[in-house]
Parts: sequence; structure tokens; C-alpha cells
Amino acid sequence: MGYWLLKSEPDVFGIDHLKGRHDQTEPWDGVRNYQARNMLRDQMRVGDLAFLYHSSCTVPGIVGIVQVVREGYPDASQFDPDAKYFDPKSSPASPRWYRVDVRYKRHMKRPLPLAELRTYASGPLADLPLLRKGNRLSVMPVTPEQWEFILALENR
DNA sequence: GCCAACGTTGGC
DNA sequence: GCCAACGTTGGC
Repeated sequence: MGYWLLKSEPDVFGIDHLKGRHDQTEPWDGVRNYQARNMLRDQMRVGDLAFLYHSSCTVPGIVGIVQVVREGYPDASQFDPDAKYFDPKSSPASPRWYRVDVRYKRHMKRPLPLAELRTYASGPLADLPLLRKGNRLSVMPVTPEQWEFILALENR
């Protein structure tokens, strides 16, 4: 099973909103970055777990856990001229952008602020892409070791 | 609001 | 293929 971290602004895709949805499931769409696209399309599997991270807010950090319930399929918003994420260079015959569906699992027992995660940037979380300078990926892999370490932070 | 970092675009 | 310009991200 794979582990991931999904980053979004809480106003755009927030954990409380997801929890309140029917089926507590939503497409993770609007990703327009090729590196992230490749992971959505090729690597994420049903059953994989992901930390949900809130960015561009008062306290950026990991707020909960979601599960992949549908594997990569074309992101419909790219074909809609009225959609924010419309891409005129894409076509249904050869879609450029993909999305997965994720389901709410749970909130963290407490939010894990970026500032706290950073204190382990030279230790157990040294290779976590989130902590690398200038990181802008909205989808990134997490190793099993990193996953377990971050989970354990909940109880501190 | 500022600014550093990054990805993308487009002229050549 | 290079690289400057530009737009976006995201922490602070």
C-alpha cells in the first residue's frame, strides 16, 4: 500500500468540507502540474492513504487522513470551457490531466503544524518533499517510515 | 503584502 | 535548445 501527502488550501478543498460530503468522497482535481499528474495517473492505488495538508492558511499543516477510492481517470474540468481549470490544449481523446477520488478517513487527533514538522527536517523527515525549500507539489509520496513517524507525532 | 522559488511559455 | 520573462505558489 502506498502513502501520500495531498496539499490544498482549506477554502478550495478543506477536510471539514470533505467530511460533510455525501459518501465523504470527492475528486482530487484541478492539478495542473506534470509531476503531480504522473503520480495521480500512474502510481496512486485504491486503498492508498494520504495525509491531507492545509496550505496558505493561518496554521499550515497536516489536518487529517484520506483514502484513495478511485484510481487515476481524466479530470473532467479540463474539457469544460467555463471551468476554472479548462485546458484548451487537452481533449477527451488524449486527456492531459488526471484526478483520483478520495474519501475522508479521519481528522488527526490534533493538527500537525508545518513548523513542528520542520523540527524533524534534519532527522526522520529529512527527505519529505514537503519540507524541501521551494516545494510546490500538491501531490507527493510519503515513505512508510515517514508515515509512521508522523502518525506518532499525534500523541505528543 | 512581500518575496523567494519554481514551472511554463515563447522568442530567437 | 537556450534562456529571459512571466505567472503562480505558499510561508511568513
